[in-house]
Amino acid sequence: MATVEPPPSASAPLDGRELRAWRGLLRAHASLCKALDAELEAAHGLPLTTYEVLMYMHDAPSRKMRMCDLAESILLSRSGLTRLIDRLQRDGLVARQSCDSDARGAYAVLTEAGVRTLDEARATHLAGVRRLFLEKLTAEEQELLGDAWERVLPAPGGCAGATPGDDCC
Amino acid sequence: MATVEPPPSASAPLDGRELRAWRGLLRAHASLCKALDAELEAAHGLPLTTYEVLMYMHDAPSRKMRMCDLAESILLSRSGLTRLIDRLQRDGLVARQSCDSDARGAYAVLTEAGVRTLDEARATHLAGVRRLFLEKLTAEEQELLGDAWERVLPAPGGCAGATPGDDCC
DNA sequence: CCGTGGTGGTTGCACACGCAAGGACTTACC
DNA sequence: GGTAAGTCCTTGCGTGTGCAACCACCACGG
Repeated sequence: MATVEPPPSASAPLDGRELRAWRGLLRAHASLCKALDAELEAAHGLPLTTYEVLMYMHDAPSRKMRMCDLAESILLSRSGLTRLIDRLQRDGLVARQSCDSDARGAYAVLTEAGVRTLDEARATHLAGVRRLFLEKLTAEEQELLGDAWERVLPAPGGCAGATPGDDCC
Repeated sequence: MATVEPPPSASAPLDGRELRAWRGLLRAHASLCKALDAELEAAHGLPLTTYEVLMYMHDAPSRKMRMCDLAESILLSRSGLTRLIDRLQRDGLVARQSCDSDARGAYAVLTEAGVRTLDEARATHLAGVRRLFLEKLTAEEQELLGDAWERVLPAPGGCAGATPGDDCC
């Protein structure tokens, strides 16, 4: 006999609906990241994390960002970001720039090569995100997902009680 | 000098709705995994990956699974699983068992200590998943999410029922 | 002026992971 | 039966990451 539905017994405290929502999130995220990372790596030799960094820098004024803000944006530890920027600097995609208003601080600034690399990679990445994720969803579903994430996320920056004035750090 | 502004063409940047859906997924996943992993580690000294392995084994017949199936279930490479099972075996939570029907294969089987540890950890983990994720969503949203994941995921397990034109495997 | 506490970034270390290669075994095909 | 190809698991190596310790610096108070 074919068990069409596993009985929600003691061994499965999460019912089918909850399980599909939760485990699906895990699997979808893993699957998407793996595929997008592979695509980006194959086409431009760029890991996904690197792309994220370059993109945030690109969207920032003067194409530069403070190390701590960058780390927070891409959800990486400070040390992790230090190493990542090390690699990108070695590859000539970013440069370090000291901060005149705070001598402790440092900026990571996108170089011309970094801008060019990002422009190329962006097409690949956006196409991948659309093809593998967004196109599978209706506009309403995307909207609903966005709402859901905002409820799930504690505070999009770690700053507790962040005001609508967004950037609080 | 080239125009630095990329015109919104074929590789148009994601609009607000798409961005919220996509970036929200990344951030929500990271946030949830981080929090749940920390909870589990603090309460039972168990990383999230370990919990997943134990749970899949627990739900399997005879509390044991083939290494390759286990690796596939938790989205880990075979080598990664070998190391993970090494650690779990060292800690006494699982044991290795040779497979009589295929001498190449090996089972990972949950020990009594593993079952007990899992039972304790399960409460923590399920509470965390509900508190941080499921409770933020309505039943309809959970249902919709489950549907969405199934569309996003390429082929959860096998390629049976693939429609013509679908890239099968 | 000099401490004291807090912050920003880097470094030492350990760890988890993937890839590629290897060994043991099975299956398919001559 | 015997060889070739494929599968399953493990091992060597390189890499990316976080934590904790560290130094340099800011801000504030004696």
